[in-house]
This record gives sequence, C-alpha cells and structure tokens, in this order.
Amino acid sequence: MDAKTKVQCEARARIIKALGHPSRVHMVEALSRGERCVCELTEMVGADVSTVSKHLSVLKNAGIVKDEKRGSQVFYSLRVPCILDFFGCVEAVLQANAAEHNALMRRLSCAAFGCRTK
Amino acid sequence: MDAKTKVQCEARARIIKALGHPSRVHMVEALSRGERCVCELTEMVGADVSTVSKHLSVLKNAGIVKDEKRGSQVFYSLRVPCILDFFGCVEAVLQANAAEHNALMRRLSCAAFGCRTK
DNA sequence: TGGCCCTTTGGCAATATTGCCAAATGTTTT
DNA sequence: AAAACATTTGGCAATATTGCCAAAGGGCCA
Repeated sequence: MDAKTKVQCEARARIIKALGHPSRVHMVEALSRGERCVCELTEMVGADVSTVSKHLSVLKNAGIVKDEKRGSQVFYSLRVPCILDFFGCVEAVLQANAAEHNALMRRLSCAAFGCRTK
Repeated sequence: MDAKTKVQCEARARIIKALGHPSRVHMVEALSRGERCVCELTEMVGADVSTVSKHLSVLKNAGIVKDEKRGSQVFYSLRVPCILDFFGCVEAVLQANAAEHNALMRRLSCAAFGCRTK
C-alpha cells in the first residue's frame, strides 16, 4: 500500500470510526434534525455529562459536528448534512442481515419439522 | 433512551464500526470494484495474512461482505453495493476539514506577517 | 500419501476506547 | 461575592481492538 493511499485510508477511517459508537450514532441522528445543547443530548443519551461531552469532542475532532457557545450553553450541530446518506446504507445492510437471518430460521425450522425444500 | 432505540443504535454502530479501520476501508474500496481473494487483499494491504483474515471476518460479521470458497481460495465481495454512498459523505467531511484547515492557516499567517483582514 | 498452497484460529502483548467520579472553568442569577 | 448552572478536563480502572507468530484445517497436485 503506497504512502498516499495509506494516508487517505487513515483519514477516512478516522471519520467513520468517530461515528462507530451507539451514543454517537444516536446524537448525530438527533443533530440531523437540528442543533442541540449538551444538556439535551445528555438527557437523551442517558449517560454522565462528562461522558457525553467526550463523545461530542470525538465527533468534533473528526469534523462531523461543530459547536457554538451561547451564554452558558454550548450548542452542537452537524457540519456536513450528508451524514444521513450514511445511515441510509447502514439500513440497507441491516435489512440484508435480517433477510439472511430469516432465511436461516426458515431452514432451521425445516430441518426441525421436516418441511420440503427444493 | 428507550430500549428499542438503544438496540437500533447499537446495530447501526456495529456496522459503522466495522468500517472504521484503515485496512478495512481500503479493502472495502477495492471490493467495490469487484471480488477479490484473500491473497490479493493481503498483498494490497501489506499486513500478515492472519491479520487480513481477521479484518475480513469483522466485515463479514457486520454483514458488509460475503465470502465464497472456490477451490483452495476464498473470494470476498460486497454484500450491499451502497457502501460507496458512505465514502461520498466521508469525502465531504474531509473537504470541509481541509477548507477549515486552510482558513486557519490563512489566519495564522496573517497574524505572523500582519496582513489585513476585515 | 506427502508436500505445498490458501486460509482461518488460538494466543498474547501492546495499545486504544469507554465511562465514571472529582475537580476546574466559565456564565448567569441572587 | 456567593450560589447555581452548563460544560470540559484529568485521572483511572475495566474492556475492546489490533497485529504478529505459531499452529491447524482443507484443497490440489505430483
């Protein structure tokens, strides 16, 4: 793998990795519907404020969200709207997984109860 | 966060996380251009075969790729084509990051050399 | 059968991530 | 100024990820 490709893959992976956590997925999804302050996100996620703050800084360092201080609160919002394309494809993978799971279940129950397969 | 949302976010994060590694990004990108055997991917990534095999099993467990054994080789391919939408958005984030980085550099060099800003 | 590929698995040490508490910082209110 | 609130940071233990080596299948061919 040549040096340039390596740097490129690392840059991409860094961004994707930042999205790879349940709480962060949840927060990004909420942010796609509009800005939120840390307190709102904290309430939503149900973890310690400090934990949420650190999650947000991961997203911020990756360039996925931006923050804006207003008074004593900090509001976060998506920096790039297309993040949702992401989730569209994730959904497609999940559906494929579910379909396969169903097929497996069908086969298993055929094996157990002796239904006829081609 | 209610139980259903939690499960949903975990499922999504699991898939995204599987893509969050430089070697895996590289491999998925290659696979988007067609199937590849483990040996090809190994050569491409430049790591130990066992390492590559483990990366592939991460992608497979997430439902991102599928494998097919032919003779003594195993060929991997994408299971869901839209994975590329992913990279499209990642690219957008990278560009936003680069733009911001440039703006920062401009400001810094103004500060250092005293150019005029509005 | 024996030897040679291709691939996966087990094991392990190095490293990174996560989440909480406590404490620090900055802001608004009393 | 003190109290109350919103957020970030430092520290730390628990956990997960990563990558190599060694070893274990399977398949192919002489």
